[in-house]
Amino acid sequence: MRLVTWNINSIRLRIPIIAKLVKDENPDVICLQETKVVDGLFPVMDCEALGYSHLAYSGMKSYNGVAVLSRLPFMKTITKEWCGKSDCRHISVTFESGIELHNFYVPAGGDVPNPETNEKFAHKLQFLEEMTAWFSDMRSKPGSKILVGDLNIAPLETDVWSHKQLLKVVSHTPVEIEKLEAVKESLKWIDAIRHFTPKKEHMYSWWSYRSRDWAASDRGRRLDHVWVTPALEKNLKSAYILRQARGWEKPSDHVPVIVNI
DNA sequence: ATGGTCGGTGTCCGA
Repeated sequence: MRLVTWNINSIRLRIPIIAKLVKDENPDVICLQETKVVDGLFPVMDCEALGYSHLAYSGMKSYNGVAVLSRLPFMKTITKEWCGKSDCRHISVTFESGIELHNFYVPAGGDVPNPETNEKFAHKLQFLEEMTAWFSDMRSKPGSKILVGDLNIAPLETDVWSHKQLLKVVSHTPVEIEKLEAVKESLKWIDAIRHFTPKKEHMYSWWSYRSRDWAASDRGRRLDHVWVTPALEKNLKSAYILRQARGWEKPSDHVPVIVNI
């Protein structure tokens, strides 16, 4: 299975570059975040035309939204509420093989890394705590699971362009990294990208739009992740980040993360 | 320390 996760920043605007991804990388499953479209307006015909007839999506007007585009059939779809909100940040499907795929869009967390004064940051921390609790409840039978998505956290020093300069910037603060590590510990998740790329190597999946030349300044962060449970570790064949997609026509600010399992 | 740019929708908000 060739699997992609990509924060697409409006699916309706990005059909041409999704088509390019399909042509270049031939994925079996595409997980998207920030689709920014209500379910009734989801571009079903476009997805089918690209070869993805098995679709699962949970979207709302204007914000958030997640989707799974698949060539492989799946048996069931679950969308769960987090932090008491129906804000379309999670969808999961179970394939015929029994593999469970969880697609997340973790709250970005606003600008100020203080949960006392910034309710968006408090929301982000609470969301991560709920993820930990939810997966911890599955510890008795972890099985084969894949967790993907825009987790909005760059955990390692080499997951950001400057560890020192980003220590107080939301996405790389110690408090949220600690919460993300707790999620990772819940089912002993394995980071597929770091399974193949040494920790000393800088890796990014997002570059701000607010840059004159994203490639030259290269001030990126690795916010998008693919994790697998230990049962799937031996099935990991390769994992890489499609950096060049940041330079495609009308790009998302995130690029696809691709895993062969 | 500041402001820079996108997208969806709107005369701004969230990223």
